Amino acid sequence: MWRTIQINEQSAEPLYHQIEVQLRALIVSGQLEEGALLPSIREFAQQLKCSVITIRRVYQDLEAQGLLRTKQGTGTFVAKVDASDRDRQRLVNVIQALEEAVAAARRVQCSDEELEQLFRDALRRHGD
Amino acid sequence: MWRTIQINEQSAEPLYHQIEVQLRALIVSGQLEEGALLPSIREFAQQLKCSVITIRRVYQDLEAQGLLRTKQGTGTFVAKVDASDRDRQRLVNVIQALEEAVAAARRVQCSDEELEQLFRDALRRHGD
Amino acid sequence: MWRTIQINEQSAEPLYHQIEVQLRALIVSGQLEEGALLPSIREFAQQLKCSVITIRRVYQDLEAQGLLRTKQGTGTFVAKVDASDRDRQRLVNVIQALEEAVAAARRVQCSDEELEQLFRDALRRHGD
Amino acid sequence: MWRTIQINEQSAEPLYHQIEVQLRALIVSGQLEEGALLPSIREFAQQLKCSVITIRRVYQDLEAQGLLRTKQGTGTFVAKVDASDRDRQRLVNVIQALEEAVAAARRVQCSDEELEQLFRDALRRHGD
DNA sequence: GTGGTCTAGACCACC
DNA sequence: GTGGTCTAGACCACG
Repeated sequence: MWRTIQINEQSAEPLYHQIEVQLRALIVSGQLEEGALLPSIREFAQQLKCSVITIRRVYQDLEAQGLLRTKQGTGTFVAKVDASDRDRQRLVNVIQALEEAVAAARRVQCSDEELEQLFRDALRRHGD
Repeated sequence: MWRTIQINEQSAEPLYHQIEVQLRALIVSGQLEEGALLPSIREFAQQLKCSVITIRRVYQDLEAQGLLRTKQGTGTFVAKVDASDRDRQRLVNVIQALEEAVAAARRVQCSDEELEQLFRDALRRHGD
Repeated sequence: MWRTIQINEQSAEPLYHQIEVQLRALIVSGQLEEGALLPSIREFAQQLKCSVITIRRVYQDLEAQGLLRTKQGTGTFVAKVDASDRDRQRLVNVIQALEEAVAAARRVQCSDEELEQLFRDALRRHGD
Repeated sequence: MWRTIQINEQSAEPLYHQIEVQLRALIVSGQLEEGALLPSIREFAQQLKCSVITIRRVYQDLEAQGLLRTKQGTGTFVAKVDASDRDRQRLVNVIQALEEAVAAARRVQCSDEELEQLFRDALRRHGD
């Protein structure tokens, strides 16, 4: 499942953040189940062609957020996540992006009708 | 018009970027008309309580993007912008944010119906 | 004769410099003869739609270079210029621009043949 | 390759501009290939004996022009440049200088024959 | 190690 | 008065 994670070299978004966002999405959406074993830092870094430091930071951040658990000498696993926590986190990024879109629209005096049209366009482009 | 620009000290977003985004929006949406004189960098800096360097960078960036023109000893003005260019730039940030929202939704297997509901929620929160 | 002088608002070149270059050219090429009366600062500024300060600087600079003479309460005149001085100054700007062109060509490894072609193109564009 | 860049302390031309022009020439003429790693801003500043800020501005400007790409924590690289863009940019400075030369010649009523002679003189001085 | 942001302050050039 | 350049230095973020 985690093999679906991809890096966009062109983006200005930091590597660690790109990976973190995608990995968190896999966990809070249930695509990676509780207890699932994640690849080793070295293996993951090799697959994504990035530094092990970057992956280490991702694991550390997600562990600090209670989404991962690392067992010394064994590996990194998906932690048991409280269901309500999971649901809350699942949509937070979506909502945040929508808020930003509405704010940007307001700034350029884009009408609600125009904004709704752009929303449908975006939906269509990403294949229903 | 430019007096509406505000800084969010709490945000992690760089000062210069916050200002740039808002000023660009005022220009490409036509709220600041071609030829309009902007405040001097010193005055603007004082108003926003930031360094003159920060404002200078904003003006410089927007000039590089063809939205402003500065004349030494005279001041900084809104440049003549090609109408099609302006229209294209007006909605680019909105579209980008919507794309990100849809992408985030797909990552957490959020259905289109659920996403649409979140969109309406965001619209409502920002006052129709 | 001096009515041919024009300002390019778009150029980044300082106003005073644009005017100075053109006025100097008129003098050293003999198009403005020795003793010719130049317009008053105020009149010149009005014609060129620029500040009187700008014109004053032009007159001052050219007077310092010995090309103009100001008589209190009378006006500004083209000074008597040594013939050899005049000839020397006549082509200095041309030579300088050609030097820069060759230097720029060298920097981008432009062959002499290619450069010569560009030279002919430039000549043709400015009407033989 | 970038070691060839030099600063002329005497020139009135801004430091950052001198460096920018030379670095751009190296890129658009292909002497610095796509993907090539440039020196760190600190190293470059030390070499040229100028402030890191000055180098940073150069890199920033060239990135805004699409010629460089910087990745935080990694370094600054020559960007992938569209071939037609590159060709267009390669000669733009040469053409501009030639235009200025012809314009200056016209201003002082310099004949085409005389101008051509000056062109050949300039070529000869810069070593065929 | 790398680049990114922001600061204060000086000095110059232009109008 | 305006903007333009350059400085030194601090602190943060990324790999």
